[in-house]
Amino acid sequence: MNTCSRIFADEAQINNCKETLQAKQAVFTELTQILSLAANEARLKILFLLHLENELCPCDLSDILGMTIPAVSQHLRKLKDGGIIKFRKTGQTIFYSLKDAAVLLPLFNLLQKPLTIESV
Amino acid sequence: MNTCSRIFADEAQINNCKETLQAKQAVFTELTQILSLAANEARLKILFLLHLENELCPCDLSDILGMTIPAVSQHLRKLKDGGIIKFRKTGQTIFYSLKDAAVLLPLFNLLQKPLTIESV
DNA sequence: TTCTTATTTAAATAATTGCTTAAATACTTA
DNA sequence: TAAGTATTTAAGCAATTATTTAAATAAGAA
Repeated sequence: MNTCSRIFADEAQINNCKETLQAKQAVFTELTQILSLAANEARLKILFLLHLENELCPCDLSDILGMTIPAVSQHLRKLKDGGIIKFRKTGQTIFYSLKDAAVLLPLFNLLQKPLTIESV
Repeated sequence: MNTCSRIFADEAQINNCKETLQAKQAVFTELTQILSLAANEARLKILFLLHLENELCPCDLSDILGMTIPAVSQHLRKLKDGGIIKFRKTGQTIFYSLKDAAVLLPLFNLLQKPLTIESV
């Protein structure tokens, strides 16, 4: 695979890096999956709104976000499949809420500061 | 846009949410952009490696990650265009390093714990 | 100058994503 | 039961993404 044969290449450093990645492979996979969910503006807004409001239904979210109900519903499904939101059903209304937001809290903190992100 | 006309809809809550989103629109845009960069396993690994090793060249990264040099190079360009890494040139070798990692630090913290992500 | 090395750039392509519209569920009420 | 409401599901499509291969830069060494 590697075509690089620099004299200066630090074999020990490279092997060390490889081992570190290998040891953390599972975390990388999982973290990437969660970041992929958060790395969409609509979904990031949904997650932040659930954080602020505790629970919301697809209908409200559609209204707030200005997007169609099916579009919202499909984002919610992704978040649900990813295991970071849960729901409760009451009548025909379904209320969604955050399930495991630990990884997201630092992001919410950024969003809750009255500053722009550059100043963090 | 909205087709929902629930009797229970809390107009005040919905308007409040809309205003919050509007006020933070710029932060959402920027945060989504950074998250999109981190939400790729190869790029997340690159960022974490730069965090650990201070600086690395495309050649080393290709070796460590087990992917072709052009593939690495294009990930590096995205990160550079996104403003979160910088580089210095020495001879024909280009060393990349983190530029503004503030937003990423909580993610690195997760990766540096010896635990799995669930236990956080 | 020519050859090699490190890297980037570009074109092509396969895979994934997010939205739209339309249809299907499922619950509620008349 | 029939009609209406909240939501999901599914198919289609345009846009984006990540990779591959090949070619182009750019610097150093022969």
